Amino acid sequence: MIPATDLNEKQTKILLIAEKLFAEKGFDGTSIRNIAQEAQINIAMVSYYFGSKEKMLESLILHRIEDIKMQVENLYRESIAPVEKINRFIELYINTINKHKCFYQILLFEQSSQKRAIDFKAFTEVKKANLEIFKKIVAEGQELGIFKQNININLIPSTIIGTLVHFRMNRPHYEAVLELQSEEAYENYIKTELTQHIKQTIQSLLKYEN
Amino acid sequence: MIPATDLNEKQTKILLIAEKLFAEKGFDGTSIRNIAQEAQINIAMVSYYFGSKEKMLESLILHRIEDIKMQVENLYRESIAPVEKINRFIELYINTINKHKCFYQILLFEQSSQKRAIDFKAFTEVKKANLEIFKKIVAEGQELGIFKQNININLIPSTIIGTLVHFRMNRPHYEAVLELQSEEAYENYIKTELTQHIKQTIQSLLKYEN
Amino acid sequence: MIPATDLNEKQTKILLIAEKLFAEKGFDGTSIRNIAQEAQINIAMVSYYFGSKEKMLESLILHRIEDIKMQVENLYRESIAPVEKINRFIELYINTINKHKCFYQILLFEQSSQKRAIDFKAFTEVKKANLEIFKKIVAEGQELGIFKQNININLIPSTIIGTLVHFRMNRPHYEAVLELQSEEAYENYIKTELTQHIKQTIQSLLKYEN
Amino acid sequence: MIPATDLNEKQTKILLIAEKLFAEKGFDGTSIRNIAQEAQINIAMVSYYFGSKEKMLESLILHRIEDIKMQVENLYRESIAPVEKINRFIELYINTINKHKCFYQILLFEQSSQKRAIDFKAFTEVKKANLEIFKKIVAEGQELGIFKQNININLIPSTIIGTLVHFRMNRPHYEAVLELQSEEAYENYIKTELTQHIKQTIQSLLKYEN
DNA sequence: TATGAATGAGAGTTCATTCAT
DNA sequence: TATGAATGAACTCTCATTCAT
Repeated sequence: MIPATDLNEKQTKILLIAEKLFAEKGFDGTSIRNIAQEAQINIAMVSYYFGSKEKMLESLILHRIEDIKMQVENLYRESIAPVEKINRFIELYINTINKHKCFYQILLFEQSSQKRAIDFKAFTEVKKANLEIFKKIVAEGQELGIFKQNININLIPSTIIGTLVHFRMNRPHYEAVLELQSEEAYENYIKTELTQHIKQTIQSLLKYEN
Repeated sequence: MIPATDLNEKQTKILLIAEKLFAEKGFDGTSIRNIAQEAQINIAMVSYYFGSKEKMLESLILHRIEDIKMQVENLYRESIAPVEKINRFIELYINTINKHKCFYQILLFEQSSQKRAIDFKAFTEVKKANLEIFKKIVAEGQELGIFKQNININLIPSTIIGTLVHFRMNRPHYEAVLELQSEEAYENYIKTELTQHIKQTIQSLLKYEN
Repeated sequence: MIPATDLNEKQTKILLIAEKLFAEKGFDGTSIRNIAQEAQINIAMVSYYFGSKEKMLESLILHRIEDIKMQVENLYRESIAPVEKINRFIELYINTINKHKCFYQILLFEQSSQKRAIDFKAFTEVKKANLEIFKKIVAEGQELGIFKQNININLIPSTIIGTLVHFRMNRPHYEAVLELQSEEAYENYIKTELTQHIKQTIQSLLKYEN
Repeated sequence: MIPATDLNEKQTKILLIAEKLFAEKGFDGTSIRNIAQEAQINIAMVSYYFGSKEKMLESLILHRIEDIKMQVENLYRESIAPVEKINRFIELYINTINKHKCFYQILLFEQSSQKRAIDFKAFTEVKKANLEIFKKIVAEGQELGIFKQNININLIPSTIIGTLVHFRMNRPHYEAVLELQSEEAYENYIKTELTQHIKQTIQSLLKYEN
C-alpha cells in the first residue's frame, strides 16, 4: 500500500474531498460511495490507494501533520520582544487552525472517539513541542519582569485554541448574536475581533499592568 | 409515538445508555444494536419508543436541555458583587458541562455536523439567554468602575467554555503533560486548577488592576 | 446466535439448500446470494440465522454429525457372526455416505482445505470410535480363527470408504465405462455391484480361504 | 494467447504456484492476487499469459496430463508375471498420485464441481486406457488360472486409488491413529505400509489361495 | 404494550479483468 | 513483451426499520 507521505495528484484530491466530508458529516457518517461520487472516482479506488477507509483517515492525518509541523517549526526563531512573540504565537495558532479547519474538526472528534484506534503520537508530539516553545517565551518575559509569576502556563494554549474552536463550533449562535451575515464576514470577524480578543485576554493574564 | 418530554423509566434508561455511547463513538458510530444490547432491551424498542434513531437523539437533546435550563435560571437573582458573580458564573458553566460531559460531547459534534437536520433552537435560546445574563453582570461591573470598557463581552463565554472543552477533548495530552495518572486526578484538576485558571484569565481581562 | 443443534424449519431448509450448493460448487464457489435465491429467502437471513456464512457451514457440520453419530452407535450391539458383522459394517458405511453424499462431498474438501479453520473434532471422534468398533469385530474373528492375522486393520476402513468415494467422485468415468445411463442406474449400481465388490474385497483380505 | 502446451519458464512457475494454492485453498478460494504475490509477478500476468483464471486452470490440467500420460504408457510393455505386474501397476498409481498430489487434489474437486465447465476428456481417456491395460493384465492372470473369475475388474482401480486418496484426505485422523508425527513419517507410511496394504488387498481379491 | 422475525438498503472490501503505455 | 493503474461487478455483512403477533 502506498505510504501516506508520498501521494500522487489523485490521491491528494481524494484526501481533500474526504477531509471536507469527514469534517461535515463525520467519519462514520461519510461513506466511501459519498467520497467516490464527489471525487468522481471509482468506489474501489479508496481501498486500492489507501488499503481501507480507516487507513485513508490515517493517511490524511499523516499528510496534514507534515504540513502543520513545518509551520510550527518556523516559529521560535525570530528575535522580538516577548509580548510581541506571544501575539505572533496566537496568530500562528489561529492561522493554522483556520487554514486546516476541516482537518482540526475531524481531529477534534477522532481524538476523543473510542471507536477507532488511530495513532495520534505524531500529533501529540507536535502539541508537546508547541507547549515547550510557549513556555520558553513566557519564561523569557518573566525573567524580564514583564510577565506575572502566578500563572498556569500549561493551560494558556487551551484558552487560545479553545476560544477559537468554540467560536467555530458555535457558528450559527455567533452569527446570530454578532449579526454576521456571510461566511466572509464570519471569517473576517475571526481574523480581527476574535484574534484581538484572544490576544487581549492572554496579554491581560500575563502582563503586569502599567 | 410517546412525546420526548414525558419519559418513563425504561425510556430514560435507554437515553442514558445512548448518551454514553453517542459520546464515546458518535451517533453514526453507534448502532441501535449496541444500545439495545447494553440497555438489555429489544432492538425494536428504540423505534417503538422514539420513532427512530434520529428522533431518539432529538429526545435526548430535549431531555437534557430541560435539565440544563433550570440550573441557569437560578443564577442572576443573587445579590453579590460583580467580581464574585463572574466567578459564580464560571463555576456554573464548568459544573454544568462537567455534569453532562457526555451530552456536551454529543452536542459539540452534532451542532457542526451537516448530516442531520436537528433542531437546536431550544439550545440556541439558552445560549442567548446566558449571554444576556453575562452581559448584564459585566455591565453592572462597568457601571461601578470595576470592569474595563474596551472588552468584547460577547466572546468571553467562548473563552470560558472553550478552555474547558479543549482541555476535555485533549485529555491524553494534558494527562501526560500534567502527570495526572487517574480519572479522579484529572477531574479534580478541572475542579481546582483549571477553574482557577479560567477565573484568573477572565478577571484579568475584566478588572482594572489595583 | 442460534445454536446449531436447535434449528427451526426455515433454518433447516437453508442448511439443506446450502449443503446441496456447497457440494456442487464448493463453499467459496457458492455465494450467499445463490443460497438465498434458491431458498427464496432474503440475503440477510443467513447472517441473521447463523451469524455468518462460515458459521452456517459449522452449523451444517454439527447438524449432520448429530444425525450420523446416532446411526453408528446402533451398530455393534447385534449378535451375529463376524463375517456377517463386517458386511453389515460395510453396508452401514455405504448407506450413511449415500444418504449424506452432499455432506460428505463438502467434508472431503473442507477437511483438506487450509483456508478455513473449522473444528472437525466431533467428526474425528466419530471416525476414531468407528475404527475401534471395526477393530473389535476383526479381533473377534481372529480369535475364532476365521480371520487372518497379518493384516493392517487400521487401513481397511480407508479401503471401504475410499472405494465408494472414488467411485462417486468419478461418476462420469464410471457411467461411461459401465454404461449406466441414468442417475437411478448409477445409484443402483452402488447399492448392488459396488457394495458387493467392497464386501468381496474386504472378505478376501480378512478370511482364510476354505 | 499462448497455447497451454508450450510454456515458458515464467508460465511454468506460475502454474506450479497456482497448483499448490489451488490444492490448499481451492480454485475459488485462491485469488489471482494470492498467486501473483507468491510468484512475485504482476497481477495482470495471469490474464496476459493464460487469458483468464479459468483458462489457467485448464492450462494446468493439460500441462499435468502430458506428464502423467507418459508415465502410464511405459507400463504394459514389460514381460513379468501377472501377479508382479499387478503390484507394479499399484506402485505406478501410488507413485504418480504421490508425485502430483496437489494436482490430484485439485482434480478431485474440480471433477465433481458443477461450477466450471472444464474439459476432462483428456483425463477421462487416460483413465479409460489405464483401465484397459489393467483389464488385460487381469485377463492374462485369469487365463493362466492364477486369478479368480468372479470379480468385478472395473472396480479394482477405484479400490486402489480410493484407498490412497482417502488416506491422504484424512491425514490428521491417520496421523493421530497411527502416531505419525512428521510429514516424512506420513509419506513413508504411504510408501511402505499403505502400499503393502493395497497390494495385499488386491492380491487377496484376485488370487486363488494356495 | 412489547417483541422476535424478517427485510431492503447500503456499508466496506475484494474480485478478475482491461487498457494505455 | 510486460505492467501499473484503474474499473465494474460481486462479495459478505450490518444497518435501521417494519410487521405480525
